Amino acid sequence: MSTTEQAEPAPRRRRGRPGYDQPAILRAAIDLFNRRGYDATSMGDLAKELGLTKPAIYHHVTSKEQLLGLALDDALDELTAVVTEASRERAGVGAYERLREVVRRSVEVLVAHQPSVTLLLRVRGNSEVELAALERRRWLDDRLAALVAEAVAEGALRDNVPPALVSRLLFGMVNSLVEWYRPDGAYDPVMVADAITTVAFDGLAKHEA
Amino acid sequence: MSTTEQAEPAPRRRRGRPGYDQPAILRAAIDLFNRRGYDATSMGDLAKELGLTKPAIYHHVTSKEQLLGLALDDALDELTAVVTEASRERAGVGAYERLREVVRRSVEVLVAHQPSVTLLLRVRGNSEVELAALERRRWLDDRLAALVAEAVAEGALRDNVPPALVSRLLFGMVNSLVEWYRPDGAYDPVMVADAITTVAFDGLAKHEA
DNA sequence: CCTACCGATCGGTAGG
DNA sequence: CCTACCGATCGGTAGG
Repeated sequence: MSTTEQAEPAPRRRRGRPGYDQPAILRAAIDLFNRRGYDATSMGDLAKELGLTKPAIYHHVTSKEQLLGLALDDALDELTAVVTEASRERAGVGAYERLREVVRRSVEVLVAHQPSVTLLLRVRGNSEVELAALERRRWLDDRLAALVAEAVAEGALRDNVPPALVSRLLFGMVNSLVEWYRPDGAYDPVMVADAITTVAFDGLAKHEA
Repeated sequence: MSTTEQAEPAPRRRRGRPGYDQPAILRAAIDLFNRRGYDATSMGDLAKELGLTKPAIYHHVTSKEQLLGLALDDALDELTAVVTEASRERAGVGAYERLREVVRRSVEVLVAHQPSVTLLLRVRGNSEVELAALERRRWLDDRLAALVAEAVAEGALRDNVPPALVSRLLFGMVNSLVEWYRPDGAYDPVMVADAITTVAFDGLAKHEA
C-alpha cells in the first residue's frame, strides 16, 4: 500500500483484464499439452484455463503450433547447451568424465524443464514444427552416441556391448525421469542424478561385500 | 490366368472387398496410432489405410476407443503374465534371480508386442479406457517395486539407492526400448536383453582390468 | 492510433 | 459394405 513505486497517479495503466504475456500463456499451454496431450488440447481448453476468451489468446500467439514450437525449442536449447559443452574436448578431461557430466547435467535440465522436455520426448513428427524438433533431437542422440564411443575407445567403459546400444539404454534411463519425477516428491534432483550415475556406471548388483 | 484354383465357379464367395476381420483392423489401427498418435488419427485415416470406407470399419468395431482398449489390453495381459510369474515365490529362487528374469522376459514382451506396449506407455488418462489401463499399469509398477525391495532386503542389490527409485530407473531403461528398437535393425531381442541386464546389474564402467 | 481484450461466427472436419 | 448425413467442436479470425 505504501508508495514504493513512482508517485504517478497510477490510473489508465492497462485497459483490460489481468494481462497475460506470452511466457505465461506458454507455461499454461505446456502444462495442458502434457496433461492431455497436444492434439487432445483445444485452444478453447487453454482459454478456459487462463480465464480468457479464445481470441484473446491469439493476441499473444499466432497459432497453437507456435506454442508447441516454443516449448520444443526451450527443451532443445537447454539440452543442446549441455551436450555441446560435454562434447567439447578439454585437456585433462576424458570422455568418461564428460559422459558422467552430461548425464548429471541432463538430469538437472530434465528436472528444471520437465514440462517442455516431456513434450519433446513425445513428438511424433506430425508437422513441420515436430519434424524440425526430431531433427535436432537426432543431432543430440548422435553426439551422445559419439561420446559413449569415445569413452569405450578410451577404455573406461565396457566394450562387450555396442556403444550405440549403451547410449540408447543410458539416456533411455535418464529420459524416463520425465515419466515419474515429481518436484514435490521424495527425491531431489541431486539425489536422482546420483542414483542414475551410480546405477548406470556401477550397476545395481552388490559387487563387493 | 490358368486355373490353378479350384474348379468351382468362384462366384458369390464374399460380397464386398477383401474382407478384413477385427484383428487385422486392430493391427492397422495400432500402427497408425503409433505413427501419428491416437488423437491425431481419424477413423477416416484408418479407413483409407485399409482401403475401406469409414462406415465399413464400424462393422467390425464399435468405436475408436474400443480399438485403443483392445491394444492396451493386449500389452497389459502380456506384461501382467510376466510380472505375476516373477512375483511368485519359489523354493530356491531368490528375488534377485526373479528380478533378472522379469527384466529379460519384459524385453521379450516389448519386442514381440512393441506397438501395443508403445501405446500403453503413452497413455495419459484422457478417458475411462485410459484410466483403467493406468490403473493396471500402476499395479505392475507396484509389483516390480516390491520385487526390487525384496532383492535389496535379500542383500543382492545395493542399498544406498531407494528401492522405489531403483525400480523406476531399471524399468525406465527397459521401457525406453519401445522408442528405438526396430525389429529389422542391428539388434536381436536376446542381445538387447543381455545388454540391459549387463548394464543394469553390473554397470557400464569397467570394474576389473 | 495503441494495448488488451470481447461476443460472435467463419470454413472444415471430427467420430459416429 | 456404401451413400449420405447428424450434432459438436475444431483452430482461427471478423468487426468493434
